[in-house]
Amino acid sequence: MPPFDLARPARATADVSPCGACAVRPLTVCAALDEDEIQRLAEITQSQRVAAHHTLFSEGDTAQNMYNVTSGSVKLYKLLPDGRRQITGFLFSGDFLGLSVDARYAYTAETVTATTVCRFPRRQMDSLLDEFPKLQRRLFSLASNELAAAQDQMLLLGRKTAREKIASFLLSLSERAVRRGQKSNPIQVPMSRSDIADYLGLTTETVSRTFTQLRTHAAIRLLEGGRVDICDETALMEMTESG
Amino acid sequence: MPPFDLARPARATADVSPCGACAVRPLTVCAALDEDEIQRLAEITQSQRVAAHHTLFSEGDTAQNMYNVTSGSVKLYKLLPDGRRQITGFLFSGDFLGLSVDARYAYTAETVTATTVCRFPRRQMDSLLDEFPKLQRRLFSLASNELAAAQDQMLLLGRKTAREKIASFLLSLSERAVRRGQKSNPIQVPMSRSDIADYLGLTTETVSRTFTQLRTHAAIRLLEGGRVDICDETALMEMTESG
DNA sequence: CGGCAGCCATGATGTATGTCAACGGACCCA
DNA sequence: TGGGTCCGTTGACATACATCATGGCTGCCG
Repeated sequence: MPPFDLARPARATADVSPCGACAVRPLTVCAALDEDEIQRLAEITQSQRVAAHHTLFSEGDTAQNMYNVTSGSVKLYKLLPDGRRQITGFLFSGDFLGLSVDARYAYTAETVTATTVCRFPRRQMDSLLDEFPKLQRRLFSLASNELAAAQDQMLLLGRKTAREKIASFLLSLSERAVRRGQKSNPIQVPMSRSDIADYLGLTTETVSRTFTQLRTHAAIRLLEGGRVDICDETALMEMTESG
Repeated sequence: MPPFDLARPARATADVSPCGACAVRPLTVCAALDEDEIQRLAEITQSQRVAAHHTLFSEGDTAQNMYNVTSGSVKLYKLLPDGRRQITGFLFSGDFLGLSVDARYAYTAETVTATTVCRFPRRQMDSLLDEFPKLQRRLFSLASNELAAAQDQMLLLGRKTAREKIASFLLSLSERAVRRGQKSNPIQVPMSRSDIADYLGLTTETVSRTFTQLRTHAAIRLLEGGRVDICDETALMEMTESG
């Protein structure tokens, strides 16, 4: 897999910092900061464009950067020695990644589609955290939210059936699209069946079969371009909650 | 389930605050603070004794307190409407709980054995966080660690076999005992088969069978008092990593 | 003391999901 | 144009684990 390209500086912004024009700012870690502080953050920020299916960093790498996704999508995963894979999360614009323990990443981050990220060097980020308690607080709050999401995912992985898993997955994609200000109904599902399987603890075949099953029951429609139309949200929600 | 008892104030400590004599301090959130700050924290802290199988708080409750376990053991879990349960973690002395999102607990916390906790009222804790950035930072670091543990658990739930799950579970209990300064070898396993099952995404029967299987293969011995002797740690570690 | 309840273990059987295999379509590129 | 690869789908079959059922053990309590 070839190394990703560094972005050239943004061209057509009238703002002193590219952050001024950032569409996803209210969603991200940056929402915590006022203009002066944003400026300081912008100084250590580098925007970066990454093609689909490229690795941002790997499990075990020394954690030199934190990232904010500004467009596109990213998956995070862990591997077992024999190659079995668990995807621990999908990230979209506005999402933050790069928290680490013992200065090493605990997972691999790989783009699903073409993606742009803001990159924050860890060392400089750390001093900003000392300087701006608001930023520290914001990061803490993001981590708490991620933790809650991880607990939901444990419930899903440990106790839900394949149908419930797929239904939960689709509804969660829909919810997150809304939070990003997109419409909820035909949702973009940019990841492959295999990625979905590794996220939900299933196989591609089971994912595929469950999709057709939902389609047969008229709960969803599979559109072109990897989009999914949720025809019967109520039915999906009922599937989420029990047998 | 009867309400738990409030503890009476600690009796036999010469220190101004009970925290001065706290055996688990270096393990906990308190390790971040110097003596003056500890004193401030001690002022808002209440020690509490809770019998086995009592609920500290329930999923959905407004999050009024944070806790530190000083002895005993606690389980955290989430429920599906039909009663299926996923235990998201076991806590032992030194562990912290009570992070929340939207001011509500995302899980239920219930004692496994008789337990003592330090209780911090959330409101007062929040102002201490503002006052002591070190504390804030410490809490952030704890949350990051928990997040990493949650990701490990997702890998376990989504991709490991029953044997690998049990092996990972036992080794992780052993590691944590060491971190608490206890010996690693005969480990205390205070939770029931049913709790273990709900933690690993299995049934009690499968947990039971897998234990006897490991016993038959001379990897472990089941001792009385809920203790488990790890006879062949290497074998367990190999089971953890692959088939 | 006797009976009840909870926990653990284990056997018999069922099933949701995994595995293996084949096929069609999209895309790429020589 | 043709062959290769990747992806998604579907079918036939296998299996790890769940489900159902039983019995032993312990502790509790009337």
